[in-house]
Amino acid sequence: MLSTLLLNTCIAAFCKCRRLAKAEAVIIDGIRLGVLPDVVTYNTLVDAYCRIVGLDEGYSILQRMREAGITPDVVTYNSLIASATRKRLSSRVLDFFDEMLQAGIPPDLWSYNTLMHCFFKIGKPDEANRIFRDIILSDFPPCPTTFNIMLNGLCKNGYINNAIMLFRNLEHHRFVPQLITYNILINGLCKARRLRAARKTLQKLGESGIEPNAITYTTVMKCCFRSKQYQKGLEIMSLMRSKGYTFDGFSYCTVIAALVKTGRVEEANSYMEKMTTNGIELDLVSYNTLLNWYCKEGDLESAFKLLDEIEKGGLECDQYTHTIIINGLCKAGNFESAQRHLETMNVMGFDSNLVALNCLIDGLGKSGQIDRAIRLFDSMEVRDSFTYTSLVYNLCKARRYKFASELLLSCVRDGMEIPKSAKRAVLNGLRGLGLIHEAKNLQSKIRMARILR
DNA sequence: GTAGGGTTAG
Repeated sequence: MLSTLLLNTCIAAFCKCRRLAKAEAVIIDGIRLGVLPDVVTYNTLVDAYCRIVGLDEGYSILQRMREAGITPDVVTYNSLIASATRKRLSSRVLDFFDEMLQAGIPPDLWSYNTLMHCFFKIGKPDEANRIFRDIILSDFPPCPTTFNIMLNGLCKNGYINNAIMLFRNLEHHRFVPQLITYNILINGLCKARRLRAARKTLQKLGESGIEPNAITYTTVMKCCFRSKQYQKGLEIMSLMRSKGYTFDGFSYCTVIAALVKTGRVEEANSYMEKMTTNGIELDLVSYNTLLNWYCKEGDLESAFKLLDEIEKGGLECDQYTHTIIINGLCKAGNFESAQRHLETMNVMGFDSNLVALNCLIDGLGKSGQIDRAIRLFDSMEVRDSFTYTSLVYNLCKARRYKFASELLLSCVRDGMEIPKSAKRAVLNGLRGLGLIHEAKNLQSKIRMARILR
């Protein structure tokens, strides 16, 4: 006899492997046999539609639910809130929260955890912190996930010292860190270039008796590549392969991107082959990695062919995809197409693209169009250290050291770091022109700016 | 039903 429990198990299984039509068919079969869907059935569907199709489609299940005489519960809304959070749609998150309260459904700890995650994700750590304090002071005892979200949010928003403190406090509160907790902190420390602390945390993980997983290894491997320890990074990849941890595209993309970046395209190619022959389904990030590899090779024809393939396959290109293409066009000296592509991005509703503008600045400078690069620089509302570095280097190349020196100083005064090599290029240039006093002056001004900030 | 790793620029 088919029961609702069995029906729900069956539907959950189909949803998990993204077969929504099958899941719907099971519901219809169930109704025919007299087994009616319940709130769990619909909640499973809401979550699946949100993940696989989209937030609006997930929300439309709510209507179907009501028509079937079933009242949504806190789980229904939590799924919607989580989906809006994943998409960074903060106003939708707040709307769902309101709607839930209006419907008389009290939020639970999961709702607050997700809300906290949402605030971190949209770069509002103070708001997230407020929710965290509310949870601590409320009747809900926080759960490990609450701390994990907090720890991750602190790391991602640049509060690494607070994250370290929270981790220590966890131990004081006898909250045993989970593997996910270690992974969050190790990743945060690696990204903040606190390598010694990362190593210590990794050691602690080993002492705890928990086995590191694929995520731990990918994190550490990426950190090796970032700190130019390529051999060590590749050794970790071999280790991962022998342990069977290369079952998805994450490790491959990390390795391939690192090799492409350093110009080792042949080796990148061999990993690309390994990835495809191992039957790993390519997702957008893998395609982006592949696309970047074509661009680096200067094979724009294949890149555009791949772009077509991605879109025909039903994947939606993202900011990375377009930026990689723009960078490829710049490297090929086709600035008009690059600029057109950037404008198309704006029309498509993407936010202004600082990375792409930086690619344009650098490309223009390198191709000798320094004045055009300066005009673009002047027109930019937001600039970062890449913007300054590119222009400073290219001004040096054009022997305009005085201008380069002014830019270098305003970069440091704005609190941004610039590579030592860029600073050296300016100082050597000034000295080369016999402007010894100016060079000394620049050095002391940079020192002063660093002290004052 | 919430949390962790991969893709772009100097």
